[in-house]
Amino acid sequence: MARPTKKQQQANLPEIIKDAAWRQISEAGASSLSLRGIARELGITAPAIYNYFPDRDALVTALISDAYASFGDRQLDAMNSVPGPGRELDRLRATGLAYRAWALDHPHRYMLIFGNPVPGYVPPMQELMPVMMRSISALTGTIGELYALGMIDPQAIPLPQVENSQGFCDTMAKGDETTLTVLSIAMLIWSRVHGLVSLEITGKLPPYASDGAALYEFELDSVARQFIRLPQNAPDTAP
Amino acid sequence: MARPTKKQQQANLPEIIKDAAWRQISEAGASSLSLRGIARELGITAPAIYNYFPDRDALVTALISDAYASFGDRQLDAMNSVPGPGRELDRLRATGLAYRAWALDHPHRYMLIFGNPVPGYVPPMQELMPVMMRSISALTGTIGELYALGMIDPQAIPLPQVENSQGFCDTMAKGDETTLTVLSIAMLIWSRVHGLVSLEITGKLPPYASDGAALYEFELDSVARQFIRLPQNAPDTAP
DNA sequence: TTATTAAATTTACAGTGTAAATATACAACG
DNA sequence: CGTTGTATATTTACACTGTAAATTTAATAA
Repeated sequence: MARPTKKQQQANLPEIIKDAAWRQISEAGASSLSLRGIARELGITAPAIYNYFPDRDALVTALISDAYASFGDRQLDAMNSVPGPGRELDRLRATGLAYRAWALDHPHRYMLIFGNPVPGYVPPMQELMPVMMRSISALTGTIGELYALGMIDPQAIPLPQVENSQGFCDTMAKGDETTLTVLSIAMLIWSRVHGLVSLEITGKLPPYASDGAALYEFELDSVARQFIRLPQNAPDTAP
Repeated sequence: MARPTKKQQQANLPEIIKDAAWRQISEAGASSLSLRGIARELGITAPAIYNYFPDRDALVTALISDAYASFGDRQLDAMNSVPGPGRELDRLRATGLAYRAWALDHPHRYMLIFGNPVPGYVPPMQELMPVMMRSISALTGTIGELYALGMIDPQAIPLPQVENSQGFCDTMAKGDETTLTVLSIAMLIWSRVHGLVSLEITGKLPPYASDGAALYEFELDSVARQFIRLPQNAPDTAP
């Protein structure tokens, strides 16, 4: 008997498949994701999934895309939770706190995006670029605001070489030095929160096990101290 | 025919197996490491490997242990390359530069240690603890020297809760606040270099592709600026 | 020489992703 | 209504993985 009767033919099967995949990832880790396991859970045979995803990598890419969307939502929510002018610093801190909060809420999604957890899978950057750019737009946007207000400490920040950016910032930073500076600072900040959060999530920061929050907030303060200066209304009057 | 004649019975077969594993990892990535693949390369059947490693995880653990040793060697070499008193800051920077240099030389070993690349494998911390502690001893040692010289900026650094340290610092930091501070700073510094290096190695810092060095040295300077102060010989004379 | 041990073999099993051929339910058209 | 077409599943099959068990042989010790 091929193709059973439409007993309860769930309309949006791709979503159901992804849900099962997430459940499986949450329980057994992202690396032991199995098409057959998903099929088993859904009472379906494995090759049936191939009608919705050409291969396992396509499913993983769809999961990553969704994870980026979820991550980006939280980042933008955090940014929008501190609206209005004059509160740019609080806005930056809110996105910083939201970064760790989302990672702790969804450690497997975090590792799926920013880690290397799926064997032999290389993410198709070109396909993921839009949702990836959106997810960091909260950070780059807020940094951009601070820069426009003259609140970025004018250090000699190394700028990226645009010719090397493999389609990464073709749209957002073509030669514009301001944008490049903003992007550079965002990268430096990102690498710092990523360093701490990824170590915490993978349990490689043992002594702090239950109090990574204190260390993380210390790091956020340190980030602000490094890059931010208070706006100087009359910079020329200084000696 | 079982067990072929001792034609060229390489004495140290475990080492040869590990070499083949490294070669395979370098070519196809750590996630696609295969006992059968190793056996094929060595002209041997797969179960033969079980005489030297009880299972695949044991082989991975051995690889990780060796990687830690190699990493620790480079860290200690860097530390020892700037000997003598009065050069503690240069010593710190040397270990920092050696960190990235080793990671770029052995990206797969780096990801094997500090990443999550092998499906379903969880490292046996207890077994790896000694070689792991040794590998970070260059950093903690130098930080300790700077601390003893009063060159550590006395910030309110969050301390780890020893009761949470799952055997991590049982020997090195039992309640001693000085040691805990040093360990804390080492963790913060580690998370920063790890953040930058892991992003660079996994190609997630696209715009800087060929010039991660500049960004990294900027970060090292920033680290030093945050934690280090020049020694004050007469601190009480200040107003 | 004989017995023992160590190291490799063959065989087998359960699991994986995926390609190919096949069968059926459903929708549209004559 | 009957026929056809297509989407969606199934079954079957293949190559691959790690690993357990039994077996066979080379090297060593008694």
